Formats: sequence, structure tokens, C-alpha cells
Amino acid sequence: MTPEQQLEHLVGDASEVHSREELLDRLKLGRPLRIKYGADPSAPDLHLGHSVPMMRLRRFQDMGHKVIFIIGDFTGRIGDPSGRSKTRPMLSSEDIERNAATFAEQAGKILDIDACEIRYNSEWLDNLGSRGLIELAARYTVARMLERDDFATRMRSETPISIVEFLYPLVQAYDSVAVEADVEVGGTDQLFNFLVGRDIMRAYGMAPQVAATWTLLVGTDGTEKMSKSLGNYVGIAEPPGEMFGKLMSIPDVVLPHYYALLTDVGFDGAEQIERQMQSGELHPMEAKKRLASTIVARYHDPDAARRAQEEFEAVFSKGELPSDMPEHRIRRSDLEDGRIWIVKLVADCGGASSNSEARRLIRQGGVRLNDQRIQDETANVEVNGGDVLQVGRRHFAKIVVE
RNA sequence: GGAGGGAUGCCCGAGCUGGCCAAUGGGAGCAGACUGUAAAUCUGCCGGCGAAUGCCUACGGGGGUUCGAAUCCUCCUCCCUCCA
Repeated sequence: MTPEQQLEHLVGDASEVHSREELLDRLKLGRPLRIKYGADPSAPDLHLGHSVPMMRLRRFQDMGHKVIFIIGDFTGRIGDPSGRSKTRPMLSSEDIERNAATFAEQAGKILDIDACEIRYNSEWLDNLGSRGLIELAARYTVARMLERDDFATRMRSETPISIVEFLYPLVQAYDSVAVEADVEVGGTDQLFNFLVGRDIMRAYGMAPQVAATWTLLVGTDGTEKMSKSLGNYVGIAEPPGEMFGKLMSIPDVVLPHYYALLTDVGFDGAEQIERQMQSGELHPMEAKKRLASTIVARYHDPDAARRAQEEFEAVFSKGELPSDMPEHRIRRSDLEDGRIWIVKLVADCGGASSNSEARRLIRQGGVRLNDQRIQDETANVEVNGGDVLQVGRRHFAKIVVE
């Protein structure tokens, strides 16, 4: 591959690269480049949103470049007052250690983890000292900091911004100095930080890193970015059935977006799929099943993908019972004449978090016992081993009397 | 340091001339209908316990006034804006 082709292969689908020319020049050097990726030590569970930049990292890796994961243990131990209300919890060293291990394990599904360099930023930040920190801070201005959209918005909306938050981009930029990054990759939300990285590297007399960002993946709700806290994510370590089901629940309109970012078809392929759906050539559900199946196959295996699809079709298209249901054990002594109060049953089996919620579900017709809808919240129902309780669409439990 | 404004349920946000406030409205969420477990739409629910007319907990925290307080007083904590 010529350097130009490499460039296209590596960042052809990136949303922004600062700059392509610079990256081309580095590629022409012919040496392995150092590719930086910052990992959040507070959220070890990776989801498809993380997989987007990671898949791109894999491309770099496959071309002989060095991926450097930076575990932000220094910042994680201090705690981050970012955002409005919730202060991020401080993490203990053990937490960080454990999270890093989980992270590595999950990242290993996408990358050759043994070929990666994993670094903790406390390694250099602990030694920086107040003097070093102040020297670092001296190299950037408040005005430039306030250019960041997030800060600007918060200033306007009178939401507090702590000084530490100004320090974060600087510290992250310093990471680039410490690991001598050639390229930093991440989501578009990181662009500002990456650019600060460039400035700071220059200030320390280094060639600035190339900043490459990719569009953020939207979550299964189809609007917000995928994130754990919003609950709209698909974890890459989730069981095949869950993964498949969650992917089937995304709105049709985001299908091309998912295809483009998560599969090998690329933007062109995604556009083609979009056209086929519009013309009626391809049923959106079919496209979605294919997507779900591709992704399950990647994180599990093709066989698991096939089974997940069959199960999905059986349960949701044909209305059959799932082949595998969690068991709910009831002690015979809790029964009166073989009967139990329906509200208690629903709450106990995890279908509702309180009796009140269970009542609501029952009243609204969301509860079935052996396919028989139960709407009387005062009912005492007869239960036998093997009975199936269904709460809502997707919550099933097989009753075992012991 | 000075002046002013604010803290309400998962989030945003009314209420704040005391009882009709478990607290208007929106979002999120959940259930039902319709479907392709999609989206959109419509309906309902949306603190807990209870068969219930009921009870308990709740409007930043403590104390107080009152028959009765999210609403009044007081102290504290935190936040914001402006001036320095």
C-alpha cells in the first residue's frame, strides 16, 4: 500500500483529522507510529460506542503501528467534578486495577491486546508535582479553554465549572507529551482535548500529534449518544441474546449509521443499504437482523448469532416461550392451598421492584400466568411447578415449587 | 470582602399572599393498543405499605412559629450572578 492508500484506509471514514497532510507525512516515515487512546478507568465495561474508535485502532495495529492505552488512574483517583451534580466517585487503586483488567479483557475482543502498550498516567503525573502542573497550566489560556463548547454552554447556563475541569484537558494533553503520541484517536467529543494536546506538545518542543475523531455512535434510543449512564448501550460482553435483542430495538433511521460505524461495509455500503430500504428492496427488519447477527458473530461467534436470531424470531415474532427462562423458586410453605397473592409473586420474581409497581403492572394488563392475563391485583393464584409467569414483553420466569 | 438570587420527586421545572400538595407541566421510564419487541401515534401508570375511606416517607440540613408548612421565622450547608 502506498502511504496515500494507507491514509485512506486508516482515516478515510473519520469525521475529523487534524490534519491529513500531517498524518501522511508521518506515514511516509515508514516507522511504526504511536497511537494514543485514553481509557476511562471508572467505566470498565465497553460497549459498541467504544468499539468505534477501537475498530479503527485495530486498523492501525494491523498495519504495524503501536497502540497505547492510557489508563487515567491519576485523574480517576482524584475524582472529577465534571458535569453538573454528580461528582465522579474517587476510585481506589484496587478498583482501577480491576477495571483496567476488565477493560483489557474486553478490548481484547477487538484488538491484539498483547501488542498494545498499556500505561497508567499516574506514572508521569505523580511525579509532575505542583511546580510541573503550574508550568503546564502556564502554557494555555483561559480564553482558549472557554472556546470549548461544553464550557461555553455551561457559562451561559450558569452551571458551575471547577478549576479542575480546566486542568483535565491539560493533563490529558500532557499524557500525549509523556507517551510521545503520533496520533490520538477517539470520538468527536474529544476533539477539543486532542487539539489542546497538539498545542501542549508544541509548547514542549515536540511535533504535535495528529488528532483523528470519529462520529459518536448513537444509543439504542436513536437519539442520545450511546452511554452506560443513559442505559441505551449494547455492551460488547453481553450475552448473544441480549445483544441481538437490543440491536433489534434500534429505530430504523439509525440503521445506516450503525452499519457505517460498526461493520465493514463502510459509508458507501451503508448508503446502499439505506437506498435499498427506501426502495423497498430490503426490509428494514431484515437489514436489522443482519446487523445484529454480524455484531453478535463478532463478539461471540457465528453459531451464537444464528441461535440468537432463531430465539428472537421464536419469542417475538411467533410469540413462543423463550427456550431458556430464569427459574423462580417458591417454597411450598409460602403457599396457601397452593395459592399465592399475585402481587407478591410478581414482585418476588423480580418483575417489579415494589409491590406498588407490581400492582400497576397487573392493573395495566402486563402480567400473564401461563399465558392467562391477570388483571385483578387482589387475586390469589394457584401455582404449580413449571408454570410460566410473564411480566411485560420480555420478562419471563419459570416457577419451581419446592 | 460587599450586594442580590437560588436549592422541589430519575432529570428539567411550577408552586412559595400557610390547609384543596404525594405536590401543575415537560422529558425519561414502564404497561397496554397498533406493529416488524422498531419508530411515530393513542391510552394509562409513574414514592412506599395496604382490600381500603387509610397510613408512612418526601420539597438542601437543623431548630422554631402554627391546630396545620414545600410554603412563614431562624441558623447552617451548598450553588449562581454582579461589584471588588
